[in-house]
Amino acid sequence: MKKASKTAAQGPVRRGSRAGKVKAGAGLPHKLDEAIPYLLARAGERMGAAFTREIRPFGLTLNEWRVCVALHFKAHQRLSDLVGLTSTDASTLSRVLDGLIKRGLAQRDRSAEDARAVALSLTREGVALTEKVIPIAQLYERVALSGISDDDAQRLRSLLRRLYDNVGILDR
Amino acid sequence: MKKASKTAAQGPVRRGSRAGKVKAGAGLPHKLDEAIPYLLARAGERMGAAFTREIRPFGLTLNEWRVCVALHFKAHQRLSDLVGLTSTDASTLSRVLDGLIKRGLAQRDRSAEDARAVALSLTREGVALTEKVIPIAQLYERVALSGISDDDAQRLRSLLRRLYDNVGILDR
DNA sequence: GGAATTTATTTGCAAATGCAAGTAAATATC
DNA sequence: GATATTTACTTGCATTTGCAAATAAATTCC
Repeated sequence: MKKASKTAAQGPVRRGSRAGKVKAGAGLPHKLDEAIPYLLARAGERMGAAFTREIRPFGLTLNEWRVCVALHFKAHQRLSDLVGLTSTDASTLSRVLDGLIKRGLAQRDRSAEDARAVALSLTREGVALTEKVIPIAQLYERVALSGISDDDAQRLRSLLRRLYDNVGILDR
Repeated sequence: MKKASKTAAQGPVRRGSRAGKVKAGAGLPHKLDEAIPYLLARAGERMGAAFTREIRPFGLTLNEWRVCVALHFKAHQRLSDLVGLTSTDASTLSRVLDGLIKRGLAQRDRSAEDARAVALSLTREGVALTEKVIPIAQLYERVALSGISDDDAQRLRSLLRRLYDNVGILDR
């Protein structure tokens, strides 16, 4: 159940499979700086790196922060929920939780319904820390979006969701 | 020159600064799944993870691949060029290059103009491997973009560049 | 033109990461 | 209703990563 499906990738690339607006070369053999995965990784990495520096004074790594916001947004989530939310490996998140728990910011309770699962939440201190950082994240996002209209921001959100969903087909 | 400017982050968040269609809370205190950094990281991580699996059979990691395409796109680049291109730490890229060179896929020459710098390029084998993988990357991108019109893809590119530029202000 | 600063890259080191394998509980199968 | 399979998470281990410091060459500034 690990390496799954798509080793047949090399094969002849089905061209023009979808009708209509896909033009000639289907837009693919473009330059490096036209490649969406490249642009996405680059933007994501820069945002991540910059924000990591922002939250460093609070003693949080990026993944720790991601877990904190996720649990602040909704408590009693399972580890697998966080995996789905962040697309980060379960073992990594498990250890991120170890760290947060050791510092008293989060807690791991056994799930009532499913004894295999854990119910993750922030402690009072975790909530406090998270709420201290949230305004920074908001300001940070505002800076990232400066000069982008609300309409475009909305379009961007929906395109990112779409990419996420599309790639999900390959994801495992 | 490291922790830079914006520690004044917490201050009162200017509300409704832009006129018109901005509704109530200036769009910021939104739900987690509305946050661009979150959506971006999630999409990027999933794309990265999925593509990593695609290229694993070729013995390449994601960063190795990124270096390969970048050098295939343009040879004799410096390490700092690649840093700018990928937003990845120089020390990481330096070691990625170590690996590629050890396997005979890339080479490091001293730059003619600047004795501090290196001139990085792919070897013949590096080019061959890269060209073997490119179609997979193209197919992969096509899958990621399925159902997205060419216009929207173009919009997405420009928005991602904009985010990149905006965050660049904070980047160091 | 030599000292001080900046730029380009590499290396030490500790932390973070992912894959694979292990444990344990739930569900499916016969 | 016991066995097999799947699901949820954790741990072992080797690799990757990034920050900080080191090296080395260029540039700036007296």
